[in-house]
Amino acid sequence: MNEQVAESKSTRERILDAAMGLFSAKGFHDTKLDEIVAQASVSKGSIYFHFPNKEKLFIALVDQFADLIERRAKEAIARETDSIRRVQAALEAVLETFSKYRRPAKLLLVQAVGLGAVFERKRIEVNDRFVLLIQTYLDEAVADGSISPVNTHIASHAWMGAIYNIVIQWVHTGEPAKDDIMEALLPLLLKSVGYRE
Amino acid sequence: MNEQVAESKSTRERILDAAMGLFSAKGFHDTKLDEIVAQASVSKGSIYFHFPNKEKLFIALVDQFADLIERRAKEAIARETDSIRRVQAALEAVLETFSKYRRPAKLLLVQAVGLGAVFERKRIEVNDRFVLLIQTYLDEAVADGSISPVNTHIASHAWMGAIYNIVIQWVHTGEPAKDDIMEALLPLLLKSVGYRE
DNA sequence: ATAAGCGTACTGACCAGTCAGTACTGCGAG
DNA sequence: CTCGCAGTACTGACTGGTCAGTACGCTTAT
Repeated sequence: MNEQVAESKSTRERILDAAMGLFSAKGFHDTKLDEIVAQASVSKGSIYFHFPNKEKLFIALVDQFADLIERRAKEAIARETDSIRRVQAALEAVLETFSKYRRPAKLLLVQAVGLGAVFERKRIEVNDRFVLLIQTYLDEAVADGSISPVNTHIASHAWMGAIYNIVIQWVHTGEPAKDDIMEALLPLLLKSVGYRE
Repeated sequence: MNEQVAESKSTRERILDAAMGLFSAKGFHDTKLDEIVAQASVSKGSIYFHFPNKEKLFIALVDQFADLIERRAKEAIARETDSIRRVQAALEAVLETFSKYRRPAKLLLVQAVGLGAVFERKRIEVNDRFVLLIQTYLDEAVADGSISPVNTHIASHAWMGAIYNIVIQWVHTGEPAKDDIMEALLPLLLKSVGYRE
């Protein structure tokens, strides 16, 4: 059994929490390891005990959140059977998760961009995971005739971009409110592939 | 009059060219000033004569390209009178310009993100300029009834995001081809606001 | 002369990563 | 039971390479 019963979080978690807060607010380069040390109340050596280097610590946070979103999307899809409703459910789940976790959203969509080749690959990998998920069910919807035949590859990339940009905007300003996003963005995306409700 | 008649480009331009090549390929932090020095065949002192620091050099490139895109979009709009055709023309112009200038596109859409507060503001400012441009003519189109009444604020942000993500994808992989983008993306965006051609 | 334009050698702050050492826990042998 | 040993988690002072920015000097044109 795992110990530290009434204790606070494990060292590893405290590091991840502090790193999430700082990375998402100030970005990778502007966050110094010593700041994470101070924020997490751990020692520098401790960070290097749990993570091989600063880069991998950052990537661990990205992966953690990307996994969460994908899980939520797949759960939502599993609850539906109709192809177009699956697409809709996946979109809702993704938006829901982004809006529920503002800091991780900023980390993934803003701070993980433009950091050089290694991070680039990771960012593209994550993006492609979501795009492929959407495209699969868009293709299904085209096949069963619920939407018009469109270039689903471009459509799914466009959708993710649309979602990203709205969420980025929201992450920065708090506007538009989550409900407005849902109400306006979902119909917009569905209409873009010729779906009439 | 400016000299160096049959000579190659001015020092300032050589610096900007080299910086564009390196920044767009490797990002801000991974590009060393000494690399720009070597690439441009100028001296470090020369760079600091023309630009106050590395940051401002980068920003100069961003501004230069953002200005170009906005100019092209406004020219395209001026050529049309019908509101929906203006929107369409602006979109085409933006896509056209991105696809014509691949390196600047990567600089603006990838490398200028996640660099901390100063760059963040610049990136948002540029994004908002385009969004506002689109929104103005979307509002016009709604007003004269050529498209259905939608949340044009969210629509224009979504559009820019869609364009960004497709262009980013293209910048990295070269796919999809420019023509495919035009053919698939433009109708998709127009359909999203309820426009029937 | 004098200043704009450019070159070169240098500086020093910064910070990711290291490493020798501490504290504590569990375990098998005598 | 207890002593030696080993493994795990953690500490924090220190280092060394890196690189943006600077000092200063030499040209050439006016």
